[in-house]
Amino acid sequence: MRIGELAARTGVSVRSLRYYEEQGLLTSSRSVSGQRHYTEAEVERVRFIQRLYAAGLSSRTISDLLPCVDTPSEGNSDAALERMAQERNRLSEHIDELVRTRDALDGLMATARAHRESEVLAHRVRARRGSGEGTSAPRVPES
Amino acid sequence: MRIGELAARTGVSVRSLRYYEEQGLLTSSRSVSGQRHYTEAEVERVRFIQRLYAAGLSSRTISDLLPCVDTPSEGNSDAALERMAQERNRLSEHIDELVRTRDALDGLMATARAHRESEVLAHRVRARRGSGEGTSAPRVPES
DNA sequence: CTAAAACCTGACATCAACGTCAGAGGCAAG
DNA sequence: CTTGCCTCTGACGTTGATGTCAGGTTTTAG
Repeated sequence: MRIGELAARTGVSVRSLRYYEEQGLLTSSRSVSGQRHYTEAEVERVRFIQRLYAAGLSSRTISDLLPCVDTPSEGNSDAALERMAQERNRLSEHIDELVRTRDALDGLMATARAHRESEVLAHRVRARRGSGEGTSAPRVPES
Repeated sequence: MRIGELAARTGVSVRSLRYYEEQGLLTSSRSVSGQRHYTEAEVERVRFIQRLYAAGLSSRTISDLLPCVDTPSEGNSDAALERMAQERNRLSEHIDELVRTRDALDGLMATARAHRESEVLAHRVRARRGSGEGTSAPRVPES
């Protein structure tokens, strides 16, 4: 397939695909007229690249690791394996931090809800003193 | 405290602190001569801002949410609560994606290790045919 | 054949979160 | 008062991934 189709199928812009090639993350066979052609395998590869980007890896780091993906031979696998382990740990730490931040957000939301509830109750008290019920349980969805 | 101390205690550069104020994420009382002064509370606030940044939120988004942190009143809490829930979900999806990426990295590492092991075994076979044992089980640590 | 659509290279633009520098003023200690 | 350190504003530089545009070639549809 040509670059437009790859872009459409991966959701990545044509510009980015060319940039990936420029950075050595992606290769293409060229037709005689110089147009890039890709195989099905490149679809998955581009998606993986995107996920590594989303994981916070730089293109430099990705290009360090991707050869290891292509040809898991002994030449690269020794040094690159350590590099991968290192990046994996960074990623793991990052995940932990994000989870803690999510927990903090949950805490804030709970506080905000509590404030809202208390105000709603105050309104109701002002409206009619001592209402029996009529309001369904204040469903506070969990994590 | 003045800005230098806040920077030292949070590990954030002086430049960044001024930038935060410029973006409306942080406020300071000014001395007559115009110097910024902060209280202890700002230390925690800066750390929280950092974590939101690390969670991938933009300064714009953070400034949308932080008022809700400051004054959890009904004025902001209604719209901002939805915003927070939305960001929380984005964060959650992001975390899931990172976990999947980490799993993918684990898979790659396992593959690389397998290749290395097989080569090591090949070497040993070439060295002496039919060794009984002596190699402990090829420990492939799990996620 | 011809026009539209897709592609090429190369270059400059953008955006966010900073770094860095210049020039000027504030503040405590000697 | 001077020396040294901290702070101020304002402006320009940086980096990485990408947008965008120009000017030209190739492919495709009619």
